[in-house]
This record gives sequence, structure tokens and C-alpha cells, in this order.
Amino acid sequence: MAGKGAKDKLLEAAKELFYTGGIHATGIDKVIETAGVTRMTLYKYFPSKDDLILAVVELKSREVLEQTRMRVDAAPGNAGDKIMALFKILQQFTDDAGFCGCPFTNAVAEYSDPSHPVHAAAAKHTEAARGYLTELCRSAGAKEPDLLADQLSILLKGAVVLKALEGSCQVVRAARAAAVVLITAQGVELSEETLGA
Amino acid sequence: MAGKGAKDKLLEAAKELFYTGGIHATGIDKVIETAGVTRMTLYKYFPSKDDLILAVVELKSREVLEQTRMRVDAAPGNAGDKIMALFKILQQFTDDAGFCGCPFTNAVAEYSDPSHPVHAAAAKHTEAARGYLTELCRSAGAKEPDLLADQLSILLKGAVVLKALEGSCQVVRAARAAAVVLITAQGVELSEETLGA
DNA sequence: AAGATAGTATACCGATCGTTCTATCTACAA
DNA sequence: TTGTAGATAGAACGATCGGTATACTATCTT
Repeated sequence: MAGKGAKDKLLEAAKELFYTGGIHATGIDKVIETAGVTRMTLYKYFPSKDDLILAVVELKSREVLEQTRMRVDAAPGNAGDKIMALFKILQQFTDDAGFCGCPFTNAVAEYSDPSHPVHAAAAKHTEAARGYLTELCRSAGAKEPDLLADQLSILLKGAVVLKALEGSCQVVRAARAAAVVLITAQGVELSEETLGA
Repeated sequence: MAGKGAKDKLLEAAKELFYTGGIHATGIDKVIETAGVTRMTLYKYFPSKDDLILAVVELKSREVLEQTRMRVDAAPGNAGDKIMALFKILQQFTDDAGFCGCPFTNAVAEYSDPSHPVHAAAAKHTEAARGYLTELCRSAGAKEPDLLADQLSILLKGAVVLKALEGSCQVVRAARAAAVVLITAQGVELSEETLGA
């Protein structure tokens, strides 16, 4: 408790509650109760619930991008192997006990209006993730890095939402196998370790 | 309006409102106002809002499966071409003005608990769709029809949710191109018309 | 010592939520 | 004509929603 201010506690609580219980279905009372904070404190840092939601989405975006970059950097092998490391990250993410689908897809499901700040923030995150993936594909020497990045994005996102829908564990493996085909079709080499896994 | 009973009007209104505005965010009042029906009438046919939601999801499932089967049957070409027709259906679906992502993914985003009837209904639909797709892949002579069906499901679902997230129109084309690669890798032949499109 | 900072406690607001009750109107049979 | 069943309109329920107001208490700086 010592180092954590009320704002961080609120963001942490809201992040978890919004993700697992949905945004509209999660009331302010639940958030402040979980955070162990007073209502007035919440409204000091976040003038409205929408501001809190937006802050949560932006926080989640930063965390996902940062953690992904770190783990890809730490992955062994060549540039192609580093791309494939994304599917290992995906596997662990979807196997987590608290997994409830893609936080950004979930947010957009509740805010379909593209002009809404929450929708826009989720879209911005997806754009950033796409940019990072394109960069990876380019440095791996893919013939069409933009197309490959699109396709891998589709595979990753599709696997996440399908896993949330049906809970089957084979879906991530299928996505991984598809990625191997698409990546090698683009002239990118994968090491034996990656192909054998 | 003549032949339509109150129950159908309610289902139609709720289907539209839940899809575009979200389920929790759509109140009973909005539903009955849109349907042009009194509140007591709603509660006669649906004892609670949850029952209405469930009925809407199940209705949507039947509609999607039926329409998809019809359009695939009507598609020209061999069995592989019929699979690829799914991406044309997808294109039209995502280009529609009222497009708001995948209705079932959206529902699960608001009902993450797998034991909740709404979640279960969405999962059941996905299972049915998967079964149909597997059947298509098998009759097309794919080497691993189960794997291919998984991968195509991932591509279709991923394209839908990414399109909802970022609105880009290239994502469906990328999914289609990936499907061509994966399908031909499974030894399924595609006609010239399909490959050239 | 004084004052700012950060947070607590709680009571309250109007609006809306899902749901139920009641009073009224209508249609048809006896 | 009267009785009755069913649909309708709308008030009202308690609960909860997001948000505000007022008053109090630590803690830390200067």
C-alpha cells in the first residue's frame, strides 16, 4: 500500500473489473470498493467514468505494447523466430486463469461508435500493434511486410476471440501453424527449433 | 407490420439495438419504444431481459447459419471455391453501414462467464459454424479438414473484429489472400476465377 | 506554527435500471 | 345487456446508476 497512490489503485481495480465484468456492467461503487478508495478520490483523478475508462484502455495499451516488445526482444533465434514468439506469448495469455478475450475488442463491443474516445483509443492501440508487427516483418525480410503483418494480426486476434468464445486450446496451435505457412511463403526463414515446436 | 406479431417486433428491435448499442447499455424502455409495444407485452413473451437477450442471440445464430448455407450453396465453382465464397460474404457483411463487429463476440465481451446462458448460446453458435466449415473442408478434400477449418475460422473471425476495430478495408483482402495460401497448401484446388479475383 | 496536500466518511441528488401492479379499454359470449 | 377475459397504458416499485456537497483527518513542507 505504501508506494501505491489512490490513482494507481483505482486504475488497477478498474482495469481488472472492466475486463472481466464488462464496462457498462461495472459500477463506480464496485470500482471504489475494490480499490479501497473513496468515491470523492475517484472523481478527483477522473472527472467522469468515461475518463476512467479511457485511462484504463490507454494504460492497458501501454502495458501490452511494452511487455510484448520486451518478450520479443528476449526471444531467441532470428527475426522470423521472433515473430513466431508472438504465438508463444499468445498461448500464455489465453491460458491465463483470468483470460476474458481481447480487452480492446471487448471495449469496442461496448463502444461501437468510432468517434467515441474509448473506441478511438482501442483503434489507436491496434494501429500501434500493427505498426510494430509490420516493422518485425520488414526486418525479417518478408516480400510483402504489410500484407504479412495484416495476416498475422488477423491470426492473432482471431485466435484470441475464438479462444474466448469456445475455450478450445487447439485454436492457438492452428493459428501458429497457419503463421508458419504464411511466413515461409513470404520467403522468411525459421529455425529448426521454431519449426519443430 | 400487419403479419408481424408483437414477439417478432420485439426480437427485431432488440436484435438491432443490442448489436449496435451494446446489451447492458440498451434499456428495456428503448426496446419497447422501438418495437412499438407495451412493457407488459414484452414481459409476457420474455419473463426477463436475460430471456430476451438469449432469444435474440439464438435468433441471430439461426439467421446467420441459414443465410450462410444458402449463399454458399448458390456460389459457383468447385468445393474450394465455395469455401472462398465465405470471404465474399464476409466482405459484404463488413461493408454494411450498420456493421458493428461480430454479434457473438460482442455478446461474449459482455458475458465472459462461460456458464451464463448468453455466453453458452454464443459458444454453441461458434461450434455449429465450425462444424459446418469442417464439413466444407472435408468435402473439398483437404488433407487436414479439422485444422483447415480452425484456421479459416480464425481468419474469418479475426478479419471481422479487426475491421470493427480499425475500419480498414484491406483486412478482409488480406484474410482472403491468407485463405488461398492455406487452402492450396492443403491440396484443395481453386478455379481460375477464384484465384484471379 | 501555518498551510497546503491527499484522502476519508457519508449523506444526498436526479435519472434510469429491470420489474410489477393497477386501472382502463376492448371484444366477444351468454 | 351483462359478464368476462385479454390486451393496453401508465403509474409506481426498490435498486442502482453516475455524480456532487459538506465536513473531517491525517501527513508533509516551509
